[in-house]
Amino acid sequence: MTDSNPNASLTTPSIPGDALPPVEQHAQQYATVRNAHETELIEDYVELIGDLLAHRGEARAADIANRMAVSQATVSKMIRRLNELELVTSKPYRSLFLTEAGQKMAETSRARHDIVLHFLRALGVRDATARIDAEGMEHHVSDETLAIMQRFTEQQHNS
Amino acid sequence: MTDSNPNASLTTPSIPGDALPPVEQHAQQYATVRNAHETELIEDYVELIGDLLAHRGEARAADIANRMAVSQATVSKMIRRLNELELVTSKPYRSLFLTEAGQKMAETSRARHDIVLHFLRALGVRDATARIDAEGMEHHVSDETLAIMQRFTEQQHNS
DNA sequence: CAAACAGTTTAGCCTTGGCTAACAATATTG
DNA sequence: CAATATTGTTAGCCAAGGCTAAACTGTTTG
Repeated sequence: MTDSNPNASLTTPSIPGDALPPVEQHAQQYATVRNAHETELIEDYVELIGDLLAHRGEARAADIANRMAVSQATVSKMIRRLNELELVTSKPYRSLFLTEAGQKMAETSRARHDIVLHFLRALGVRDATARIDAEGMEHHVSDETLAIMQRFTEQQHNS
Repeated sequence: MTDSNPNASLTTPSIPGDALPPVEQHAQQYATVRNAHETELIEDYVELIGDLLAHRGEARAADIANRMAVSQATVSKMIRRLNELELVTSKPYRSLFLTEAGQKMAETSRARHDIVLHFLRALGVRDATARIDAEGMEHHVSDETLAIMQRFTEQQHNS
C-alpha cells in the first residue's frame, strides 16, 4: 500500500497546508457525504410537500414540478418512490398527503433548514444567497454543528 | 395553476413559519443545488489528487480508492472521465498528474474546503465533526458566504 | 353535456456513479 | 528469475434521477 509510504518526507520537501487525515477518517468523510446524497432528494420532496400542505392546504404534483424546476414526469416517478417508502399517501389524480413518518421527516427537515437559514442571515449573508446556500447545506450539517448554529443565532438576536 | 390559489388563507388558518418563496426563486434554489451535485464529485477527485500529489509526490488509483472508500473499478472509470474533461493526464499503470485546469480546480477546491473547515473550528465544532461537515458543505457555499466565513475566522483568530 | 384544457401517469430513453468478477500489467521477493 | 502479490483495467450489471412523448383523467366552460 503506497499510502503508508515511509519515505513520504523524502519526496515532498515542503508540505503545504494540513497533513492528509488518516485513511480511515478520510474514507469516513466521503462515505458520510455519499450517504447524505441518497436521502437528500427524498427529504427535499417531503419537506416541500409539508410546506405546501401547511401554506396551501394541498400539495399537487404540478406545484412540486414548478417549484423544483423539474418535469411532471419526474415528480410522478418520485411520488411512487415516496409511496413505497411510506412517506406519503396518494390517490391517482388527487392531492398528496404525508404519513406519520412523512410528517416527522418534514418537520425535522424544516427545522434543520430554518436553523441553517437563520444562522446564515445572522452571519450577515444576504437573504437570496442565504436561501440558496441553506438549501444545499442543510443535508450536510451535523447535529453538533446545528446546535452551535442555533446558539449563535440566538446570541446574535439578544444584542 | 393551483399555485396562485387566492383562497389560500381560507384553507390554512394559522401559517407556521415563513411564507413560501415565490416560485421562480424557489425553483432557482433547487436548480442551483442540482447543478452543484454534478460537479461535486469531479471536484472531490481533483482535490484529492492534488492533495496526494502535494503530500505524497504521487497519486495512485489505489490510494484514491482507499481514501474514498470506493472500489478500484469505480476510480478507474472516474479517471477516464477526468481525462476526457482534460483535468488529469494519466498513462496506464502510472501515477496521475493534473493538467493546468486540474491544478486550478484543485487549488480552488482546496481553498474553499479550508475556509469552511477553519470556519467550523472557529465556531467551536470539534475537529472530526468539522471535517465531515466541511466535506459535505464545501460545494454548497456561495462566494459571498465564503468571504464572510473567512472574515469571521480571522476575527476570531485576532482576539 | 361535449369539447377543450389542465393535470397526471406511463413508457421508454439517457447519464452518473456505484458494484463484482475476470483479466492484464507491474513489483516484490524466495 | 519465476512465483506471488499488488495494482490497474475492462466488461457487464444495477439503481437513481433526469428527460420527452403519448395516453389518460378530471375540471371548466361554451
